[in-house]
Amino acid sequence: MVMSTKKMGREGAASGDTVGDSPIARLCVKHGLKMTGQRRVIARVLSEAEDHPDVEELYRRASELDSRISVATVYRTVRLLEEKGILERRDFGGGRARYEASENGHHYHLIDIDSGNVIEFENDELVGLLAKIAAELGFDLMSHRAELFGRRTAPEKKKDAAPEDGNRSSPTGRA
Amino acid sequence: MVMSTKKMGREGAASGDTVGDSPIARLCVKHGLKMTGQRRVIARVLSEAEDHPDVEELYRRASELDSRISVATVYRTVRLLEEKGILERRDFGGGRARYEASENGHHYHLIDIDSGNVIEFENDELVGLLAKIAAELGFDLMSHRAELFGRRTAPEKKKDAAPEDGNRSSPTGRA
DNA sequence: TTAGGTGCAAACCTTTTGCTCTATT
DNA sequence: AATAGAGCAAAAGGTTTGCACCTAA
Repeated sequence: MVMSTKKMGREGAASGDTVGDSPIARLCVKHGLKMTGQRRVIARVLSEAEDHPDVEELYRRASELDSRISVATVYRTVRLLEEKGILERRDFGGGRARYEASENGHHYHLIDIDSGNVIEFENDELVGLLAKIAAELGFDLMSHRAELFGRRTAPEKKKDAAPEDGNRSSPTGRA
Repeated sequence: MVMSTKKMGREGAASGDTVGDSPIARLCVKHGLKMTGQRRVIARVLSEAEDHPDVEELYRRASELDSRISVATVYRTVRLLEEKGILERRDFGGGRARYEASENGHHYHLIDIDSGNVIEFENDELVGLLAKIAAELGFDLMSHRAELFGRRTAPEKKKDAAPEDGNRSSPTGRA
């Protein structure tokens, strides 16, 4: 099985015309969205994200690039992009929705239910099995999704690894 | 009086003894939980549920059986049972968590992308593989979900299962 | 008896929204 | 100029919790 960290989104300039736009910003343009400065920044943050940031985290990252952005805008933008199919919303538990660019390629998620960490992986055997199952049911598999929720196996006593995300688990300790 | 893992719809006495308890109530006992009247009722509602009720709905159903139950208790109970692994929380979007007995057997969804029909299926091989994958990553698999999106293979015309729920599942729900 | 459960209502969190002002097209 | 977007803050749900009172074991 291949574990991946996730694709990089290299970036260009932050403002101005379309040439320097991030991949996601370009998608926005393609979808006919009005490109405000805020949207460009948020799009850039999303393009550069290698994890599954929640809104709060997106807001923090966006604010570093442009402090004139409000959370409400992040919420609105993220919602808009999801409707356009540019973003995908995920819920790994913890109460907040997390976002990921649709263009990030196919992979699966294993969520550590204690820490909230998300591990991405690919697995050909899984793909094969799912395709086989679909075939047995009379279907051609077009796409699929699988999410595993697990807890670290006992013996190993690794110290808390750095979260792959900026997201900590739920405020109430709930996974 | 040993019951199978399938659900049973009837209930006996509401007081102390275990004989009339619902399958889930018995699981609670097995887990060493103190069995209050409220918990018995909620357990029964859960055992009888064939859908994925949210807390509000559970509360409504439980209230019909015993009006002395509060929403807070439903929330607390449902959370407790989830931690015990007796219940599984699902999120089909829409903002509220929905619950389902773990004993209902893990099923997966295959969505016909042309018709929107949802076919449920079980597959032990898949469970095994997912558990194996989790193990390889150093985790014990606690729960998981998998959704397949497919298109009917040319000639075959299989009868498809009824949608399992009135709940529309969101593309990015969680398990 | 006593640790733990329950009700009620207030508190909490995340997400949405009304309104006014601003910026993109 | 017209229209969609942004900010701010208040509102809106869903879920949790403090506290005093009960209850199963």
